[in-house]
Amino acid sequence: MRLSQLFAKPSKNEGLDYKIDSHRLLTQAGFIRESTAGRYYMLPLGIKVHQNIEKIIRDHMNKAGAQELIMPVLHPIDLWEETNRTTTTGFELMKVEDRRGAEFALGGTAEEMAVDLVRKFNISYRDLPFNIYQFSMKFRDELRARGGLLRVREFVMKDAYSFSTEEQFQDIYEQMWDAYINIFADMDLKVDVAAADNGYIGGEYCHEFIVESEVGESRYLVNSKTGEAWHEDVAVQEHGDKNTNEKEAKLEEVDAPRGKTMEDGAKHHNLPMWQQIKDVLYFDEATDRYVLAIIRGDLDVNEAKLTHVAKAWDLRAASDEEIIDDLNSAPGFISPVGFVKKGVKSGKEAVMVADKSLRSIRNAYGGANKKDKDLLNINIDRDYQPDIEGDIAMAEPNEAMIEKRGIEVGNIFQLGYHYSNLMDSAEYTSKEGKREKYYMGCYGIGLGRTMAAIVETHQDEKGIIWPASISPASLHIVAMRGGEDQAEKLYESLVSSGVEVIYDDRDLSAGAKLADADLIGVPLRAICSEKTSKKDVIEVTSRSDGDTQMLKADELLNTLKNS
RNA sequence: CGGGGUGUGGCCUAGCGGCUUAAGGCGCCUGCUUUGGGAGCAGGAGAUCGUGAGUUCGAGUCUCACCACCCCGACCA
Repeated sequence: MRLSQLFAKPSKNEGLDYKIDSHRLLTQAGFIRESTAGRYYMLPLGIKVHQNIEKIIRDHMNKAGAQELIMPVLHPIDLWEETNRTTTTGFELMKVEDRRGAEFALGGTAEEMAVDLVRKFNISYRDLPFNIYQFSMKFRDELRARGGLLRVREFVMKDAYSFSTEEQFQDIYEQMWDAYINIFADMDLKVDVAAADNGYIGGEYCHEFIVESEVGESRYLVNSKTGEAWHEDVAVQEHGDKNTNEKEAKLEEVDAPRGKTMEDGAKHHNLPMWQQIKDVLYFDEATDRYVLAIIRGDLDVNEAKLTHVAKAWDLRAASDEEIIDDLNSAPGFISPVGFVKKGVKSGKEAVMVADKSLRSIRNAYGGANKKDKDLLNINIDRDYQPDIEGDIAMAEPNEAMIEKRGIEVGNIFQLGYHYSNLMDSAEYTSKEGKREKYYMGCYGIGLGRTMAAIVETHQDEKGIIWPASISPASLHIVAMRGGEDQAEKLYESLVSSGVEVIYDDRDLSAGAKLADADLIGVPLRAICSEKTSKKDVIEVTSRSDGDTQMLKADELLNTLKNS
């Protein structure tokens, strides 16, 4: 590829105000260009990288016995209605209509399509297990696109769906786990594998493959000894006993002219934060009821955990009006003691969910459902009885657990019978001739996000440093004054040998060409100058460590072919 | 969806009611010159100032609405 002819050349003054390195570097170097928020053009240099990522994934998927196919991008809306996902998806489903008025969802993930395809065939136990996958554009009407390729509204995903018996499933899950480890290793990405929450996808367990990065959106905890990791939404922790040896004292209401925060409460009573009860009030739009979450004052509520424990779907914070008018309470002074069972105006149900940490304290204090009134010596069971008790606490780092942030580049889900239960005829014929539901899993990798994660972890102040396996080229040739003929010859011979080469044949200053080479980030750079031309050698420099050696043309070819 | 911010040639910025022809830098084009870290000189093309209303004798500049984008929160590959 001659840079003089390349469409979408590097330009250092594009994207200067982008906050995320990968967003800025990929834009400056001419790999991507934004269309509108969250939608990107993948430019000629970018698509090379994208294709290399795709190839690595495909190789490992095929090696693991998965079979590639491609599904329609428009999904008949009835399929999504069959599984109730028109309303419960975490991402906003995008819909389109054809001229006959038939409704389609723009595919954001394809579990229903995979099941619908499989049930069109007459499957028996002899066909199981199998795993089908595709690379295709996914559409998600994200509330907020962010950070270049990190969070977009359209992206290519490798999505795989496995069909098996329950007994066969564990092997497939492990096989995909291993394949993912190899895929990311081939891209020189270090990943943590964290147990995570299945969310709207369904099923009972899943694992996220996360590249540690400050700009990532996943918060997770890693056991420093075993390396085992948990996404914050599923991390379970013991929060220790505080004062359960104390005797239960008499419940007492006191005047408490204070602010509305937890800090105000602790300061006013001069008592430790952990002895306070934290009350967070939600409303679940899906089940149309209030959910009062209560927890020990030094801990925070994790909404994903609360969603599970309360069997809710769509939690939002309750408004001050709802707290005052419907629940007879006061913002900042909500209390489980005497908390209403239903809204006094709306009649809507109100459930109380208590974190297990409340069992670790005695004689707690907190609001009294009245402005500027607090209760002292609140005790669970005696003074309030939660409807549900469980783990709804946000995990915190401690001696054993390190907190990390990262970019979720892939995940593997156990789906179990979730879809085969919801969808008709999601069955195979067993050895005994009976119709049985199949057991499923699904496995996704976002290619653009992976590309961004690589740039986040492979760069310096001058630009990108691509791992050789996914670099847009093996070599970047820079022709200096007096080296043009040598560069031409080298370029032609490498191209005819099938080597991917970027050749900077532009009429620019040496500095400009070198700076662009650093920005683009090809792992090896060759310089042809008057000096090298005379000696009939080529100056080859490593982008990562700057090591330089003088090589004959055929030595260089060998180096490239062996790398 | 809530909060904050920004919209002026491809990019960055100036202009903030009347200096009239919207200015400058980067980039782009032409010519000369130059080639080991983003060169120089000369010339040139390119904007009805996000959109639409309104105020005014007069709007890039003031008001309102809308739109787009960026940043912060709740979701995910």
